[in-house]
Amino acid sequence: MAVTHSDTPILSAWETSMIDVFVRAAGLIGLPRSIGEIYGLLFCSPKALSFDELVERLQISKGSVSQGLKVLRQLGAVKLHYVPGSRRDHYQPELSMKRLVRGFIKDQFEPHLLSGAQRLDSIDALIEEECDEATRAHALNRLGTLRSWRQRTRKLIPIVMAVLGGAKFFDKEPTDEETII
Amino acid sequence: MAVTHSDTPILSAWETSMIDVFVRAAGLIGLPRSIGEIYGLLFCSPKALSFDELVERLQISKGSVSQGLKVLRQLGAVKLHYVPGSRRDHYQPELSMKRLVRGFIKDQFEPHLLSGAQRLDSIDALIEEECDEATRAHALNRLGTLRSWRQRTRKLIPIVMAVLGGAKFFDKEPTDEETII
DNA sequence: AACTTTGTTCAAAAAAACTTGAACAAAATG
DNA sequence: CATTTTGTTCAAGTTTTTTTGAACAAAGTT
Repeated sequence: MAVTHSDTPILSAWETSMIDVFVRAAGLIGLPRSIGEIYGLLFCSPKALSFDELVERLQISKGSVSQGLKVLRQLGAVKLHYVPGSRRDHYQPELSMKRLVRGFIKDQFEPHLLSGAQRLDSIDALIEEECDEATRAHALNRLGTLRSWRQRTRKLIPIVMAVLGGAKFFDKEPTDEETII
Repeated sequence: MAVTHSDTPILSAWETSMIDVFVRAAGLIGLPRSIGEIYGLLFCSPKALSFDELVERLQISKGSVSQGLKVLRQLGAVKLHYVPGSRRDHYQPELSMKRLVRGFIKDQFEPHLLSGAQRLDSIDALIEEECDEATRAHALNRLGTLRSWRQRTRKLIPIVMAVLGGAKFFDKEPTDEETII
């Protein structure tokens, strides 16, 4: 086995282009190329793909695929799909934009917003203890701005989620049940 | 001049902590540390700061400050502030969350959404020309999902801006990518 | 004009992030 | 229980990004 696929194109042109879209999108949100590739190939595939198929078709190392899938699972961007008669894990992409966005926000943003609250309180304490009268007024003013930004961000998240889930933002009928959820 | 400030603390504790918040926030949105530091110090300061003051107080190179300010100006995150009697440029931070977010979106997101439209069309063409009947149906379905994601993202942006600003402007039904926010 | 101030540019250095692959672990198979 | 299959871990290697600082340009001063 393991004869090198010297000239068999492992990915077709449309798959390569579509994966490229996900690689760019990954970059935009600060995720490594390999993660974009993995999700992109799963997105292109009509069936769930195994670990080995990802390694083989993307031509990247097992390590990258293992770590990439780990992150994608954590984000809720891929789901394990049981395939009868196979010991291998098979993966399918999460296709709901709402769930993808929620996973990303929960994993990447909310922790910062949370720890942010404590951090701002400790800045508050520092200002109280080390600033003279004049400086303190300004510093507390800026701290207030920061708190309002944090609060507004928190309020924005559920609105974004609601808009992504709202049916009235469809501009056409879904072509099948998995297109938009 | 230029006696080294051996033990004079250049930044107070509350300033350091507040700058740290901005350094983290910068990282979150994919901007380098130095940019977080520059914006952070401007945010802390009660008055506009010059180029030299940024170099001196942050202890980073002129090159970093020059490039950092360039990016911040481009994002609309800092404003030049004229100081009578000084030849130096002085900078103040943009304090409106709405304007900060708009600058970031305009600079980092919209270009991708735009080029994305063409990219998806060319994938469409590739699918038509190289896929057999069975594959084509699936591929076009996924492409449709991608288009719907793009469209929903476009519609989301004005809503986010509206929530941040309180202003009630919404995207008119575009159906093509000429009208970007 | 020569000099100073102010800020930019860019090649090289440093740091950070990503990928690889070999060693390892866990579980199924014979 | 030895072997194979499947996937993870992590140290080392590679690539990318960021920072530095010296050279340069532009414009104000003397």
